[in-house]
Amino acid sequence: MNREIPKTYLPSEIEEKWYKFWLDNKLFEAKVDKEKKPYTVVIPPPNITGILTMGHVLNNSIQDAFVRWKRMKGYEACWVPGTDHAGIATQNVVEKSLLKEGKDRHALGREKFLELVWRWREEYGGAIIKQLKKIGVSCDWTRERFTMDEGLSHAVQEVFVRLYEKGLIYRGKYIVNWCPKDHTAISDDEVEYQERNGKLYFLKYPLEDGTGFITVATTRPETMLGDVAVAVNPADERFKHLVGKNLILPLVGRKMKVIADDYVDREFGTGAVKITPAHDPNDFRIAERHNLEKIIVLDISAKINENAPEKYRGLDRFKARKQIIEDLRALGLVEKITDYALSVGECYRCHTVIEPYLSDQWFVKMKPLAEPALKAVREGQIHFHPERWVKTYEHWMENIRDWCISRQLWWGHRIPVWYCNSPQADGEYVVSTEQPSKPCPKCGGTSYRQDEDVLDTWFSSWLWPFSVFGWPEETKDVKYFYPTDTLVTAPDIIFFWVARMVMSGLEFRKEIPFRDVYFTSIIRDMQGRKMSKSLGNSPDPLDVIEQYGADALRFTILYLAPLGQDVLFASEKCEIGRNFANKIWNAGRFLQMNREKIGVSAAPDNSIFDFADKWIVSRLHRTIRDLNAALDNFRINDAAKIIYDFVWHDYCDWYVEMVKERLNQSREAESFGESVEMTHAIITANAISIFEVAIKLLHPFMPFITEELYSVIKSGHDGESITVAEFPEAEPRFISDGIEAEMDLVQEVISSIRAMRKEANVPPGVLVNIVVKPKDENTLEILSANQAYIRRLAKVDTFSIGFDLHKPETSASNVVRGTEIFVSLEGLVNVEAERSRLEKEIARLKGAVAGIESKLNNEQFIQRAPQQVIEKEKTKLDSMKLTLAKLEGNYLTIK
RNA sequence: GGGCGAUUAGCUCAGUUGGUUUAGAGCGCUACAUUGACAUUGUAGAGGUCAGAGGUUCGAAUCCUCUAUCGCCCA
Repeated sequence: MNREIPKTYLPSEIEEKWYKFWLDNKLFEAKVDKEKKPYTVVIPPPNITGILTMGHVLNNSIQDAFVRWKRMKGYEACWVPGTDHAGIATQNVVEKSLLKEGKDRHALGREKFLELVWRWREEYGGAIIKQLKKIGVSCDWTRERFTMDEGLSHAVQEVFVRLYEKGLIYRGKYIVNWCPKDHTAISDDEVEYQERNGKLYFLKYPLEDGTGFITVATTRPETMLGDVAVAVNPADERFKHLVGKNLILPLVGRKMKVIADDYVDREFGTGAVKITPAHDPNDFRIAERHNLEKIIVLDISAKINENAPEKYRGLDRFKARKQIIEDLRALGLVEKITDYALSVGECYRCHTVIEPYLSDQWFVKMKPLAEPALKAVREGQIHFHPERWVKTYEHWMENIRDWCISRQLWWGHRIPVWYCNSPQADGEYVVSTEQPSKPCPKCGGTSYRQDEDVLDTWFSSWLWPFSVFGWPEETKDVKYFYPTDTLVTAPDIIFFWVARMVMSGLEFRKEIPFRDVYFTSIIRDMQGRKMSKSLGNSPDPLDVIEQYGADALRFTILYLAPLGQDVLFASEKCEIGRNFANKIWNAGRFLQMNREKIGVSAAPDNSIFDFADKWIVSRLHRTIRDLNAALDNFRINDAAKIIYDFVWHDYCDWYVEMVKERLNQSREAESFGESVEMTHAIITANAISIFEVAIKLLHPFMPFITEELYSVIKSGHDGESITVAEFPEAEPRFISDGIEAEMDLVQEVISSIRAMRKEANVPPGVLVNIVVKPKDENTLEILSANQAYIRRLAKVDTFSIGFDLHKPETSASNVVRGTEIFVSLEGLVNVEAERSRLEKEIARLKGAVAGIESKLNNEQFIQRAPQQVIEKEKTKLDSMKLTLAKLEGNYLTIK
């Protein structure tokens, strides 16, 4: 154990070694163990097309902190990793690479194309998994799942059939959000709305009888080719006489009626609305009510189709818009065009403007699923952190709409619906997880073809918390590990994923999928912009790890990310974590160097605890208590701050400095009747034992450096990994307010002397003489007992303390908690500086005294404030007055 | 249009149910220090009328109302 420890922490040498060690020793593998309580987390499966982002780093650092913490606490911690097949995204990626070779998927055929996608997945789909390992996540990699795995596919088929049989899945012609680029329907939630500057076009439709026109207003004039009516509000006096009359649709020549419907808003536009049932959801509903024809005038790429006049066929929707306005203008049918701000729906994947489009799709009835899911959150079976997301969840659940689950893609779970091929069957279909073996119920035919479409990717993700454990089989795993405990996810998928998992868990397992949901921050750049590829403002986590180390990145991001608040990040911020890692490293280095120097080995022994030991133990147990409480309450950045402050400010700044003093003298040895070496060895062993506890506390945040230090520093280390070391529990009997208050006094005295030295420009190397007039017996005792520490840490030569001592002739003075401290400055004092310092302090105190006096003179305050508060104020006033008097006295004697 | 959140030091943020002398931390800034754990450091310091206005209260950064600015979600 006498290897050289480098002066600076070098993460790259250590991280790879320990990750391999953990995996080799199967430390993250979870098994059903009835003796232990399970703690289960399922990873939000990243897309196989994705690469690691700062968002993933945050999300997974949080999960890892929880999982490691619980594992050390003795739970059977099970963290299931995996990836998502990401239908549209993956298909797009593969199609793009095909396009480079001048091919397209249609030429290739479905089967060949899917082979290609699987091959792509084998080759590139695991990239993000490899990257995740770099940050040290403690997932059980033997359980890694993919949403297209056989078992998970089986779960998806099973769920479709069950819901269908329950009457919760139906097929119908409806208006869906159509992406003209991806050639598929997407769900309502996959549409993103953008404010845009558009135009409102006022078009004149002539009446058949030639008596005039009705003017309609629209933002999408090209859809007029599919108009079948004009609607007005039945109560609108302006149009009453026109209802029931015929219009001639310009450019098309179609005869259509003026109808009356309550839906029409009299205030909007002209009060008359053109009705295009196949290309607008509201018009669709009106058409249903009035039995109107639904004419589709766009093809799947949003080009004008054969149902429109020949002139426009094949034109893209935006070109058609231009052409139609031009033609209408020529006919004198454009009344006016005004500027208009509208919100335009875009595809969340490719940002193409969505076209409302009439087509055959499969839907899930959501109302029956939503009700129990709403209840589970409302009644507190599931807790959200931060809680305010409950409102968003409730609002969505209460206004839930049916879920369009079919996608016109090839990559995904094929819809388990089989159509009879016989023409007599009239579209008859069978829903079944396997190719039907029975004859068609309608015509007796036995030849079937499967629905061409696949299911929305989220239709597999919503089963993730139980499908990863083998459901629909009633496996031991699903019984033991489900429900999971904590879900950590970004809030932007609360509807896509979180809400739907709650519904599926309750529907298929009759049990909530998780007890707590932790919604992470969104990582932004220093200007508060979202990280995005196009802005180039997203640091590559792997570069950051290389530069600062994985522990530094993890710690920094956890330290900076408060619950429910966005976090502004730049890679330089990782200096926080890097510097902290270096600090810990050097504390460990200090301990190890001393142990080697002393050369005698000793076990920790609390019988020779001195004041410093008792104090640090009290601080340690307070830290343990607060840290556990913070983690219990999902306040992970508080937890990071708590351990940071303990290690840096209590342990390193004060305790280590006090230990240095003890190792520098032999006083303790005499009083304990031990040899100096043995005493020093025990002091060091005690310091090490505190340090050991501290790095255990730190392990969930910084796994690599803590494992390394544990292996170096632990007394009698037997090769045990810190990942399964027992997590410290606070023992209240060690927490002593009294000891900590005494230490506060010592620290304040030391700081006060340092400040006075600095004020008087005493060079750091020069020792000063100190005279102390203590406030009372107790203070006298504490300061006398600890004068060795005061002398060392404040660079003091002679330290005199007593009630009847006097202020030295030339000196700086200060009052700390009623105790007067004089720094003798013979030949050193800067009179002016000392005078102005005291003046400032006196003025400050006078203000404070006046404030409290006016409070205490206020009759209302005396009458209404609690007695405790009044007493406190009185005590405060007395001690301030005392201090003030002493300062004023000293001020007068400045020379 | 509806909902949610934010606004505290130059910057990034704490401030846990209203009472810790006149609001804290980190970074940055200023001054000093470099042979014994650590300059990725130490010590000391400067810096804020808590977005604005009104209200509740003996007492408000904290609770209520309104206003302004910014961000997110939903229609």
